[in-house]
Amino acid sequence: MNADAQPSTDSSRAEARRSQILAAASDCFRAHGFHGASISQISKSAGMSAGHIYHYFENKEAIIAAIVGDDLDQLLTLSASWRAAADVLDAMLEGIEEGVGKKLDRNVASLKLEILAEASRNPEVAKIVRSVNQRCNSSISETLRLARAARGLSTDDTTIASIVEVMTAMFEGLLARSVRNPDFDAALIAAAFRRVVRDLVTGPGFEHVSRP
Amino acid sequence: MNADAQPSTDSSRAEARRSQILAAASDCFRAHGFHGASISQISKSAGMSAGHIYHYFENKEAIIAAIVGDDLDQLLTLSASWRAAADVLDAMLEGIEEGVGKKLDRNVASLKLEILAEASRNPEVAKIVRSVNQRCNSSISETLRLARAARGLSTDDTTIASIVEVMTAMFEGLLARSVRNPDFDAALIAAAFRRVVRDLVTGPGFEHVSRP
DNA sequence: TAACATAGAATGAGCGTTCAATCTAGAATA
DNA sequence: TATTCTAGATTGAACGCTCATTCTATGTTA
Repeated sequence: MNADAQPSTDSSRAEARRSQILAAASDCFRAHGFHGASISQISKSAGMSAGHIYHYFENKEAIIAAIVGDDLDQLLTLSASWRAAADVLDAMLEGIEEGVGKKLDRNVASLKLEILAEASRNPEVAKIVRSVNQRCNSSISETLRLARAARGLSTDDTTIASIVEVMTAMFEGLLARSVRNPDFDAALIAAAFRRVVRDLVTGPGFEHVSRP
Repeated sequence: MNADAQPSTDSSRAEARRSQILAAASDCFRAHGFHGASISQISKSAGMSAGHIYHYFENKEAIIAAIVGDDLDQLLTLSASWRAAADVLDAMLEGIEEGVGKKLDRNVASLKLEILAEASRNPEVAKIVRSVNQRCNSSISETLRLARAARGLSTDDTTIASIVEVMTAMFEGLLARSVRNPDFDAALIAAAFRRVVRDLVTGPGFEHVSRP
């Protein structure tokens, strides 16, 4: 089918098969969960024999790890793009609509929830999740620091970390909302989120935490 | 072991066995997930034979349904207690510390995440989750309406629903944070949450949603 | 005795994984 | 060009095990 002069790298064909398996596994995991989906199901969905999957992945756990890593990596590109914008806050506010829609998407949410549930009991998966989260958090922190510095607001670590934590909690909470209240208008949520994010980014810091 | 004069109702002994099974199942599901935990494990943890479990539950699915219902029911008591308070907003703000701590508790979070993941693919579980969510949402809505009415603020449905959705998203997002960033200081999160909740409850409404 | 509680073995299906056997297609050789 | 060689791709059966569930037999109690 492909008449390349050179058969390209060793991995060309193998890479295709590998991502073919990952795509099929992703579908199956979404539909039945990591433990509910079987290698046999995945192999059928990928159009190959069950045994052949073991030429590309050591075991089922390795497939899970690959999918978890791939899924979380997507987050990293997002905040990096904000930082490149002329006005950081504007870029963030404009990204909210898309961010809300994505987290509320049933297919997206279902796999992300499965990853979180698995991470809460599988140390290997937890390690991946936390490592990606760290890189993601420092990227968002840097973005936020820029936005506040441009407005002459405090940028101490406690303030920045607190704001980041609240904002990420808000967005990740939408995963739960997509299950609990799937018909709620995404535009309404986005509007409310915009106000909260704006207030957080342009509001006072959290240097002096005191019990009320 | 128990020398009651009357064996009490038919369910007395049976009820004890039932909750014995549910407690054991809850532990196992927390540790291995709904599909990762086996009836054999649950029976060992409950101190009875595997077959005997089927005298109290039709099948594994029924155990899952019972646990999901029990877990979610706890939410309902919370907002009802707020409403009884002298000042609703103060009661809510005071409840934040506890609410944050609870959602960040690894054991609690792990089961709740499992429930959400299961609900996103199991229609029976989804039905339970949504029904409890509806009752919970209207309870919080009523509480919020009181708080805003007492301050002469708008209480239209769109405003109330938007605020409720954002607040619940924040709190449920903590489930994800407990996995991603488990060591973050809960007091800092609570402080930030207090400000956001106060601003939302006492701020302008969302009657006129418009794109920026 | 009658009714329920309980244990434990039995069942058949499905699991993740392994492995020997085949297929395929290009390189090497003649 | 025709033939052989070879190494990777691929299959499908088989393995040992565990699963959820059912069945039968025995205790226990009232």
